[in-house]
Amino acid sequence: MDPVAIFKALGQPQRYALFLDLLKGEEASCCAEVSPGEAACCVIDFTQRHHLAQSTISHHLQVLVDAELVTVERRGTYRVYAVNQPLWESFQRYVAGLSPCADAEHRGAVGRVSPA
Amino acid sequence: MDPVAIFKALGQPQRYALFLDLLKGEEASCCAEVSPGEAACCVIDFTQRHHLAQSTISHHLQVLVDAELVTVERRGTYRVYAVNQPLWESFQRYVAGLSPCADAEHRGAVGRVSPA
DNA sequence: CCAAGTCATCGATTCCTATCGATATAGTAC
DNA sequence: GTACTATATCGATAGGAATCGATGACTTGG
Repeated sequence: MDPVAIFKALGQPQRYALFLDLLKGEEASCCAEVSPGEAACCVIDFTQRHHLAQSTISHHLQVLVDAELVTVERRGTYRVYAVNQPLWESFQRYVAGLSPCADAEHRGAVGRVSPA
Repeated sequence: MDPVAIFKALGQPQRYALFLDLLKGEEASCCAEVSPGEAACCVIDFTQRHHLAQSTISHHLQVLVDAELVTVERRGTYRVYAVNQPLWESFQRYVAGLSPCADAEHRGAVGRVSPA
């Protein structure tokens, strides 16, 4: 996991919107290969929901895939994108662990108030 | 809090290194105005620890300040930079809350396995 | 094999950003 | 006020990135 690559991938409004779209999975995909409860989308879904050219969507998705935030899978003529849950959860834990004292979690508190 | 701005600010290796440097606060500042246990730095500290021009350091710090990740404070002729702990913790909670089901935390679990 | 649909890739353009050196600004000390 | 130090700002440059239209690659269905 490369935190900087993940931060960078999410640090672009359109791309972040794509990621949230994928993460929430609230809208159904146009792709019949995607089951209704599945938080997954194909490229066409994004081009319809976001005002971007298909090539731009493709590009942003590639960046998310390169950061390993998102996975791709072929299903017939579609490509189905979905959030890489394990990596995303790792990242969440990583961010949660970024505290002033690296090992704060072992000691249960911050410990960095004034020494007095 | 603007999550995208925060992601973007941290999505640059040098800037992320500055932020971690500041967050960890393991090295002492050259600035006498900064007390030893304080996780704070002045610009000179960064120029000595990272191989970047002073103007570049200044620029990166400004980006971090603009994202509200970092605070500045004048102390004599120095400017003392420190992590904006409240905002950082908000951000940590925000990331932790970014789950497939927006209200997953209310229900204590994911709930998005196969419906079967 | 051909047609249609989905998507990645290419090439071009425009804008953004990281970086530097040089300069300006603002405190402190004398 | 002058000199010094610390830092922001300016101007320039080079590289990166976002976006688009066009094209090519791949899959499925006739």
